[in-house]
Amino acid sequence: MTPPLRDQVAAAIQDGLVRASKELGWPGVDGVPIEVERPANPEHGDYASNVALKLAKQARKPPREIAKAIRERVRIAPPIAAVEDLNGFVNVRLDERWLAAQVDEIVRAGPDFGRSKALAGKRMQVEFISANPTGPLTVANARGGPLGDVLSSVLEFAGATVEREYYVEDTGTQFDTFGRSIAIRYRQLHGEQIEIPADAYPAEYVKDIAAEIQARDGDKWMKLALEEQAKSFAALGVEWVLREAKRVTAMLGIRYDTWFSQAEMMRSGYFDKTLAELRKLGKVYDKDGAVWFEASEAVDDKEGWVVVRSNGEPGYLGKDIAYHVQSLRDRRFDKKIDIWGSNTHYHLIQMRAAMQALGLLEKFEVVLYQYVRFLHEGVLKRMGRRTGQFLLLEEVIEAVGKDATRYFFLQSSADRQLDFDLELAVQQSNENPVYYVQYAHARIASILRTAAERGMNADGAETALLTAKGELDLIRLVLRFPELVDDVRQHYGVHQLTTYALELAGAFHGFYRDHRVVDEADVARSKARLRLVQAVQVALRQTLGLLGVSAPDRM
RNA sequence: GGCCCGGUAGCUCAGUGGAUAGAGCGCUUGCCUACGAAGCAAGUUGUCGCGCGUUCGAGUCGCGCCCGGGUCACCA
Repeated sequence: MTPPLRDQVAAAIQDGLVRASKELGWPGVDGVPIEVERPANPEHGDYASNVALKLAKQARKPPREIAKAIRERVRIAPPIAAVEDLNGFVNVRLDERWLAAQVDEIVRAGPDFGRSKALAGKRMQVEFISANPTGPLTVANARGGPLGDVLSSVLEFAGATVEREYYVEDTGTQFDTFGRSIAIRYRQLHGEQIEIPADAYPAEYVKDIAAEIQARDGDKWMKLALEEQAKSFAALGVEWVLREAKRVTAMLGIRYDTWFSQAEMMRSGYFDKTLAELRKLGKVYDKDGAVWFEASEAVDDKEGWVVVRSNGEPGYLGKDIAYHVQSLRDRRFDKKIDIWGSNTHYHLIQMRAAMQALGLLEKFEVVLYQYVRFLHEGVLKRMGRRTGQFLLLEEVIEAVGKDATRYFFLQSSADRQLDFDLELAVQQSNENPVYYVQYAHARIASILRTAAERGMNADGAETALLTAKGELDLIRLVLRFPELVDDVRQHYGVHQLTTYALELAGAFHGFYRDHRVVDEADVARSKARLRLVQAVQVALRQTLGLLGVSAPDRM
């Protein structure tokens, strides 16, 4: 367990503020949250707080005066060495002996470095990918994979109990169409002249599935009518798709806890139960033989959205509402976080309205990621299984490897659109920043090997020997890791982990150039630096571990 | 047209309202007779799309506009 350093600093400033307000009679400043940040300019210390600037108006005092009053009252004790006030900021400098001593703590914590209890006792479900089970995973569906998997890891690391869920939409029109598409291919394999309708899935894998059925069962299904075949084949097709999805997500290092079936949810009665509840709340009404959700409160130009179609079939929105209610109530999750593509943003508006109506809005969160396009014959294209245009996730993993694939998806914020050029990805895979980070880790392992070969280790290291700026700055950076974890579990910006990994690797490479670690002529210093190197190794491992990227000892 | 996302260095992108805007790639020049050169150092490139506003302070917040992408089914 490692409480973020900045929380300790903030608490010290808070204490100074409380005493200043008491002694000087400032009104109502006790409860104000203390914002603490790492200033870009090292002259401004290790941490800075803008609290005096924020309070100036309500305390009716100039910011500099408030900052000075706080500064005079902050207790100087490790980890804090000095407090200054400048331009209304309260700047804090860390005690360098304390800082150096942290390397022991970090190495001792090892796999627990950065772990917290912030979410202890919380049950959270993260649902991601959940692509329509009507075909193999593409690069477009794939983006949610690393995003959801890493977010899950971070939440677990912050103490939550997390379930990684893949929601299988094995009911509805698309599911039926899929079955029919397979049936048509199956009949073609048996020599029947039959055209592929416009709404069927045109891609090759549908033929593969039909061929697999034929290889196993021969013409056993030919005595059934097309619609009967379609029903059976839809289920067989989903089996095939899920087998593939499990295999390919495993290639990406993703393990789901649950593959939750929509059909099963429907059988559980939750759909009818939820519909009844909405009706009781006056949130649904009947019109044109369909059941509608009352939408006018949420969206101006819309009266309602269909939850049960006029043919009696439950609509997608209705099913999704029921599914969420079941997760949050019956399955007792404190929070359900969905990782969705941006094309569902209208669905998100609908779901928010529904969750609001049911009093579940605070437990419902969504990370929307922007679309992935791919470059095909020099032209950027959207992917769609219904158009038969897509780039398979498996092809990408095979071409550039698990680590580079994950890293690619995790580098930029979910809000940014990605364009994928497979040839460029292969060609540039050696330039992928992931190797830069992994190289730093391998280099550390190599240094530790070299030390061992020369009979040296970090046992009994005197950390007080770590006094150089390059050494202390590196420790400062390592200590940012717990703060980062805390940020990510609150704001879900998992891409920040890659930014940090890159920064830490770069800082280590710089340190390596300037400071010899293994030096038989100075064993004491070597021990201290070996300890520091171990601490960096811990932070790198932790970061890569959360990212699901391997941390190699050699490469 | 309404709503959502993006517009930051030549390219790809970081940048939780803070003090002088960063990284990787690219380009130029150096560095392996000390622990891994898949590395390091120095140099190079910016009207943060445009305008107005809020604020002690705006790349970050609000409004308007421009450009690119998405979305607005009794499909999912």
